[in-house]
Amino acid sequence: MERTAKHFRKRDAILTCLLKTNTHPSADWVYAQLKPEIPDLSLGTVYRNLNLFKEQGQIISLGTVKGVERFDGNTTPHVHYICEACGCVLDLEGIAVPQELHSAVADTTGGQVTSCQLTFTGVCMACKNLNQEETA
Amino acid sequence: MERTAKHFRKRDAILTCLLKTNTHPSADWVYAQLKPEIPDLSLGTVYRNLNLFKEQGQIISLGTVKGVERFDGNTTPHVHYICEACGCVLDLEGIAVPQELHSAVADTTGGQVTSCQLTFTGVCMACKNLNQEETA
DNA sequence: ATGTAAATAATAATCATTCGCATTTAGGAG
DNA sequence: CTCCTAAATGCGAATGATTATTATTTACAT
Repeated sequence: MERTAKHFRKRDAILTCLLKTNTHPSADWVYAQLKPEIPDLSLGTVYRNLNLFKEQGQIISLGTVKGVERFDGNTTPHVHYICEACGCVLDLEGIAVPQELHSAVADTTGGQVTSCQLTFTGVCMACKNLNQEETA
Repeated sequence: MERTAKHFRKRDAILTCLLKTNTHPSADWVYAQLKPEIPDLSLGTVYRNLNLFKEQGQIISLGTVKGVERFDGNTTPHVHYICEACGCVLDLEGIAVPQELHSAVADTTGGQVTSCQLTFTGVCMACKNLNQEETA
């Protein structure tokens, strides 16, 4: 069976949506984005395909922020910054986890290492400013 | 009001449970551990106090593994290894995130940085061996 | 004794995610 | 073109972790 545009219209739309944005969406956000142009899209389909892409390594999961899972279409290793106030996620360019660590970890555990994730949490500039206004 | 042993019997038991173990428990695990010795303990109390301790910085959250939040009574900075097969969490001693990065991140984002977490995922030795047996 | 404020138990409610199943779709074979 | 199969999907129900609610209990101060 050949992969045609039509057969995978929704699946492709979901992946494209992830790849196009530089944000770190939830399933619900992807659904809300696509719903207007694909009115008969189901939220279950979004979940199903996001999990598929995740297994296939086409996207990664950042884990949950405030109870909802967040995805990232950028699979090249990079570091994240999560605001614990508003839940926004920023990419941190120019900061990386040394590749040597991977083999060091593999040695230590005796198992295999498939990925690593470095995440900083804090309060983003926008939320910090908001907070200052309130306190003033 | 003075903090007495009796008034905070359950709260203290929950914190002690976290501090005593070198595992990375879920709320449910803590509840199951304490239930035999404290039969009138409620799961809601475990959740409530774990969140309290988290806010107060007495414990940290590793985020969710397979849909359930995992906690850690060890608040000194250290690196984690999570098996994506069985969900077990190991501490990785001797590997650390350089402290300089914190200020670098603060500079980049303009906000403040309260914590950072480096997590490796993979398949632990036990699961790797299991898998080999099955394939054999 | 009595008032209080915090802590808790019990249970209901919430909400993200997954599951089950009937339907639709695409493409191949006859 | 019609029938067939397998994958993809929509819909809605089910699940399960977490949170909220509310009445009750507790420890302590007055």
